[in-house]
Amino acid sequence: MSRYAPDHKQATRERIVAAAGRRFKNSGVDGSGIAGVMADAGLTNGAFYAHFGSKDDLLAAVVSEQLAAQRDTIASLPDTPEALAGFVDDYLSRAHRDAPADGCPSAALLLDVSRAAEPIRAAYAAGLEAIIDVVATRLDPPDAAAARPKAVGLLALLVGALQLARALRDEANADEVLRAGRVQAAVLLGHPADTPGG
Amino acid sequence: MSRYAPDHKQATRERIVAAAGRRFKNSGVDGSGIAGVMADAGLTNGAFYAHFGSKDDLLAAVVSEQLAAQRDTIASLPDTPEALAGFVDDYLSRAHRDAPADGCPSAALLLDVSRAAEPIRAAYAAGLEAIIDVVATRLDPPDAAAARPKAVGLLALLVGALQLARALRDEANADEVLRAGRVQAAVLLGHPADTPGG
DNA sequence: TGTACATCAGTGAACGCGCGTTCACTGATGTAC
DNA sequence: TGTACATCAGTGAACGCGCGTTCACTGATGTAC
Repeated sequence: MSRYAPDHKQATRERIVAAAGRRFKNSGVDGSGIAGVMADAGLTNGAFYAHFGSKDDLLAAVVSEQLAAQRDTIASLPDTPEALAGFVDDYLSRAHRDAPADGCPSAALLLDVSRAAEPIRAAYAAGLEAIIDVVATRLDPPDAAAARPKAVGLLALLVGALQLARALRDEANADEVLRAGRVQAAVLLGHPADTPGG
Repeated sequence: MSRYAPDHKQATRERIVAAAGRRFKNSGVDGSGIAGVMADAGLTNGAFYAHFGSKDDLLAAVVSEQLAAQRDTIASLPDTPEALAGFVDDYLSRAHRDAPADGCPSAALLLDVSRAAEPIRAAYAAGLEAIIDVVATRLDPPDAAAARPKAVGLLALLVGALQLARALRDEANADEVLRAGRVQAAVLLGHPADTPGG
């Protein structure tokens, strides 16, 4: 027996992964140092290697965990077309645009993942596959045959539009991109475009 | 008079920008060193600061130049719906997926730009605006009113699909993403989806 | 015509800095006997 | 009950390395007079 609660180490690891997720999505993987992540988790840099073998290991954990959480979020939506449309509106909202640290891991980490080592890419591929599945099953039943390509197309549109909106510093331009993305997504989902202002 | 041709320095600068564009798109801005870029341009690291004030200045030049070149490429297409569809097929091709160094700057640099200093973001915003314009004017005339949002939605879809395809190491998955992107783009352009294999 | 100097693109070593990683140590708690 | 030892999460200084940037210098060419 140790002086620590049985789940103490696991809980610390979770704090590190959560802190890293925020930093990586905000500043990029190369722009985030181990020491900063550990400070956010309330620890010092040296403790890192009691939890992870390397920064790459941490990135793999971040990718797996964040994509799984996103999958669970989508899976917990009511199984209606309206719920999926609501998800799209939240995704392409100003709030999401302005808070990458708390947002979609694909939108914030996709290029870092592309350039990363194989285990990280494998973790991403597995996580994305699960998200494609859960989105595809939520599309209109009549579209069952085309559900998968539709889900992939929708995700590509969402990720691209959010990244473009984030790259444009001018609020009017960024809003235009979010709005255009919502309109196209609505077309893709087979709904008449109803486009709220923000 | 100097011993150099009048355009010598300008030509050297262009070589540096071209080399940086390839490195930045391949390895990311943080993953590319000045010394490597200069070596690609046939020079040593010290000469860099005779051409640019900082790495950020170089990035701004890369962004401006690459987006302008992309705009010119699109502008030089015949003004027909078929030509735009052909551009989409080239964009979402295996060749483009597998050669980021020679490809779309938005797909490869968007997240670096988002996190970069204001002058770089401004250069990107101006370059993207020009591309949106030239794409919008090439959409079907009947859609004139909705041309701009359509152009923005198309670009978001292209960028997102290409990035996703690049992040998936499995060839079958990556191909699926490219195919889904082409189908959705065809729907967006108002053409029946004709989907070649690759 | 000859000599001293100006120009200027480029060289290559050096700088300080931040990073990922290592490691000897700490301190609180438990176990052996 | 008391003493020596084991465990283990965490500390914080140190390491080597690569980076962006600086700078004294080179060498080929032109100009001054």
